[in-house]
Amino acid sequence: MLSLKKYLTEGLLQFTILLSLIGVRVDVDTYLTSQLPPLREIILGPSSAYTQTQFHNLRNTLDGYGIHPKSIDLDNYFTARRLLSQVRALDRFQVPTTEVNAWLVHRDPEGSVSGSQPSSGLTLESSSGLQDVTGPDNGVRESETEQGFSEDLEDLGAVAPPVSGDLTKEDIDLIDILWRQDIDLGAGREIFDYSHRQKEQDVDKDLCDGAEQDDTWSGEGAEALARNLLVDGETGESFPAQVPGGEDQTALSLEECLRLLEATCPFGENAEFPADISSITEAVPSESEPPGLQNHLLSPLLTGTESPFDLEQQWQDLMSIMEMQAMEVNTSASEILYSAPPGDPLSTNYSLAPNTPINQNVSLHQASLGGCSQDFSLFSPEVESLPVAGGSTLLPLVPSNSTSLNSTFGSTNLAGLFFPAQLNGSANDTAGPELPDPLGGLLDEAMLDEISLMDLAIEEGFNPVQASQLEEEFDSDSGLSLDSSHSPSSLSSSEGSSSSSSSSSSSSSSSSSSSSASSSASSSFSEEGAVGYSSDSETLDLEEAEGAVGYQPEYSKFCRMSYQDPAQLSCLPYLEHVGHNHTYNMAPSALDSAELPAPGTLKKGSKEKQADFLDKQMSRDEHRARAMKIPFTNDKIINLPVEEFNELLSKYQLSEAQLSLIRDIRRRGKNKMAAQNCRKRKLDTILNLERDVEDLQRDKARLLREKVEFLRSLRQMKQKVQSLYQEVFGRLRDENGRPYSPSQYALQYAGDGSVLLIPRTLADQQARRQERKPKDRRK
DNA sequence: AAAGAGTGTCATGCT
DNA sequence: GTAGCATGACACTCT
Repeated sequence: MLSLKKYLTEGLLQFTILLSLIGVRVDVDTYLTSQLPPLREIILGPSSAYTQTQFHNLRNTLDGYGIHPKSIDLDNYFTARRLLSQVRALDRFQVPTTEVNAWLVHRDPEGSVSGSQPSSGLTLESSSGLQDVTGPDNGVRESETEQGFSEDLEDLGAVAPPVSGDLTKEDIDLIDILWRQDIDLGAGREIFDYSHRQKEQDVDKDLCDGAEQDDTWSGEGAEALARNLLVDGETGESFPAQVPGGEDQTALSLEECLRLLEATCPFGENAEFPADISSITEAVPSESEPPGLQNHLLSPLLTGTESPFDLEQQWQDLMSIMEMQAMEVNTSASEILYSAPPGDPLSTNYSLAPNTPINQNVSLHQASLGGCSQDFSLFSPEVESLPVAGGSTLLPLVPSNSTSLNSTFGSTNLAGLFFPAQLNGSANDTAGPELPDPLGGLLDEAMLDEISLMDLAIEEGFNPVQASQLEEEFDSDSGLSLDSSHSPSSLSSSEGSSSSSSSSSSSSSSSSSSSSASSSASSSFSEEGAVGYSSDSETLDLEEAEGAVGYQPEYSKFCRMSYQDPAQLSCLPYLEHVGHNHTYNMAPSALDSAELPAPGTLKKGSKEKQADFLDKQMSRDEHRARAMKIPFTNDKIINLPVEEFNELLSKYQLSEAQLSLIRDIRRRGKNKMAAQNCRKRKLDTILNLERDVEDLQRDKARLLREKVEFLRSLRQMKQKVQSLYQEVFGRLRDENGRPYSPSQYALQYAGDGSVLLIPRTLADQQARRQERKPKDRRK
């Protein structure tokens, strides 16, 4: 018994929270009405007040659930059940239907409800210029985007109209269900209209793309810099459009390069990369490049015949929308130029591994950690003090006024960060998770954990972007919020308040119905706070006239009493159907004597009819009291404090049978009120739990969205650094005016803001050395 | 007629 | 020990 209580009070809440955290929507209503006895009982407990399935029946009929509620193994039983359900929930990721509805509303920019989409419209306009992507990949991207949405919706359990094809009956049914739910939330039907939605999908796509692009290239300098790059229409190479001095110019001023970096650095002037930043990397393999590709300082993105930045925008769109999903947007050229292991999601962002499954088994955590590995060349004092080995040339590129350079990057190895593997030779050796991550230093452990969690979510089939989109809806003021104020539970905010209020009403009735004794009784009732169901003075007046009549309950939404006052019933016609007559246990003699009016009274007309009606409204205890000629009302018997009650009994000469009946009436009456309070309390608990689950789900979605946004900004930052590295490295010229080979040289940032051009072999050594450090630290 | 909701009552444990 | 409360279980009525 104690364990059951414990589960109902503490375990219930914990379990619902657990369910919520693992993505299972705890719809209490569903469980209440569902035919899933185990789960229902775990949540609600084997309360017959809420389930008609009796526990012993369950034990007898249901396999695997044979346990008695009072079994000492109940703890183990519930624990096992809870763990089992958690494990089972791991293979799926369920998103609450309500959230899906919100997402659907959001996707309808002209929907009646979604008028509150603050950013979408703006984004569409502001990013319209970025939408002018007319590459051949566009179609692919669009179609894949659509596919992604469809899959997303399927994953979410929502019903999104397929891009092509007819709606099945199930779809229509689901749409109807969703619609009905969203009607309550303020959504219009048109949102779920298939043709309507199909008509608007283009707009939706634009919205999404625009929203994503709005996030990218936020830095003006970066965009300006990016747009200065041109692409050779034949080779697909990208090169600066406005290199000062042209090709034959000697080495680009490093200061200028750094200025470029500064202008686009997202960290601002005061920010610095951590000194132990490893390297930027996953997109940049490091080994030696094949002879013929020396000048291909190309990002893997800059492939094909398109404008590289159009492509890049498409990439950002794709990445933002599809996130970790595999895409075939890139042409085969990119595959040739750069291939990354599919296990690295971040590199996947840059080098789309074609045919990669949507839910590829990626591990962001692994990628980030492993990224800080081999191709990691660190500078720092350690690097600077390194002797130039093997006659390799360490070219100090620090200008004389390097102190004026306020580099925002810490000591980091930019070498080989952004160069395609093929440029450096054996891509298989270096590309992949082992590539250093230039921003790895930004990934503190907490972030890595976040990413790891994200990865988990991805593995569960949950697209982070879905969470983002869903959450955007939660944050919007579209009236779709799961406002708990509409919940019936809000009617009774707490046990104490409801109890006290009902006590006061009860006391008022008592005081009005009788003398000074009742007034004192009322005060004591309030103090006790135990009386949850009040009676009306009018009712009691009638009762006084009739004799011993039971108290009248308040018309509680949750706990309706059986014996309503007819006057109240007339005032509250919707309660007319309520009014059970529980006289089943009444002794036949008592019933007869109480209910059969005296023959003479039948002639007295309407007044007698009313009395007859009241007779039928009386409880069996009232009938008994009347039969036993108890000289006071049941209300007094039940509600008077003990002292006054005893005092009242002492005033009358009552037989033993009468006294026994009076005590039974008092006991039963109090127990009846207690039962009503108990049921009300139980219902309140359930409703509050439901609200808590909703809140938790909302929080969870918000956190997911924040996580996605964080990852997105990180990705954008990496892209910027990548492009900047290419830009700087591509402009460097040796004494003969020839560009440096990315297979032989690499850029490194020192902690003092200087930039070094070092041989790649040296950079690789430093990278490996730096790679061991974090590992040792982790040990 | 069956099912479910609502209610009252009893037994029991706890305070 | 008594009174009262809480609650599971059960029975019953009503819809």
